[in-house]
Amino acid sequence: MYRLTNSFPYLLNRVGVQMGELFSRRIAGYGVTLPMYRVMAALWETGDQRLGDLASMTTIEISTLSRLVGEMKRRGLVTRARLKDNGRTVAINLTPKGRTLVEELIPIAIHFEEVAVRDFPSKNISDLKTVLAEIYESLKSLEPEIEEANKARKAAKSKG
Amino acid sequence: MYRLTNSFPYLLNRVGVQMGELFSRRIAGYGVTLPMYRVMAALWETGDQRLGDLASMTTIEISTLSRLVGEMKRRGLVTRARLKDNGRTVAINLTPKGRTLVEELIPIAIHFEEVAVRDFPSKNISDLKTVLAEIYESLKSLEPEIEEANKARKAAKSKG
DNA sequence: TAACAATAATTGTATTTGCAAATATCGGTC
DNA sequence: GACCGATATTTGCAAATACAATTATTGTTA
Repeated sequence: MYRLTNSFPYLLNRVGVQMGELFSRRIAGYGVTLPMYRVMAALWETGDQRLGDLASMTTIEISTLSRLVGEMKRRGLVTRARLKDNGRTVAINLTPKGRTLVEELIPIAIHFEEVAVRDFPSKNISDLKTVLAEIYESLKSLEPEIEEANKARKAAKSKG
Repeated sequence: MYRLTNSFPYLLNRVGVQMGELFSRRIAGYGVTLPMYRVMAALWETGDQRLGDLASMTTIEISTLSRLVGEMKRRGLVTRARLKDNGRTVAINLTPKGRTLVEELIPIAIHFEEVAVRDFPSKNISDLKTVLAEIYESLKSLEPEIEEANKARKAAKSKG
């Protein structure tokens, strides 16, 4: 018998939402939101990113990210500039202020992660991470059937 | 060296967002959103819920859920009625229409889950689910230190 | 039983989000 | 080198979301 509360997406989402919510509250005093932290941490790991790359790295929708980066620029946390050799794209980077801030926040993130997983052997956790990364990859195989199913449904509907 | 892209919350969130996005697209043709599906699946598993319980079961913020349930009632998917013996609380249930619909959607959800995890031995997956459930529990221990940290920060600030 | 605190849900309002359309630039081709 | 499709980002706009304040009911106690 199917139970939502034993399904993988449910268990996943619940932990994700809760961790996000707790971390948000923890860093609120620094004047940054969770999406801002994600952007800064992504840039700290791999700077000089284009908007699209940053979007796929953070799984933030691109128009949302465009506005978010605008706000972060306004606050002096990041820079954004059109490239000279390719005017379509922008280069996004941390400012010194942004770097200082994210380097304050990363230890907090590390602590959160440690607390969350401290009851499990580190082997299990690294396995878990591997599984999560591979599941993400295997989701790609669902894409084509989504379009097909929608097409089939549409056709059936117009037929009656 | 810390890397966002190897952190547990990142890997988790990325899979969660992506699964949600794909499933949303898959069920869009049925005229329901992902949050609506979650509510219906939760009610299918455990009907006759109060709003607050439904909120914690689905990890949807309560005011958001209040409006969502209103919309679902309007669409004839759920019922919502004040209790006779306790007028503060409401009882939320699936209508026959809602039940029929969610029973169409659940097989799709099951299929998605199967595809996502089919490269892994089922033992690993059930371990993974256990770990996710336990991590969720252990997050509770972070609550008190969040308040403390914020209080400490505030105090330090007002002092100079 | 009147007064007040606690609980449950809803609503006001401002912010965030995402789709679709618009804008800007590049790369190729005739 | 003008034109056209492809790529990258931004913006218009409507819907979704969350926090705070409000409403409604219940439980407690003096």
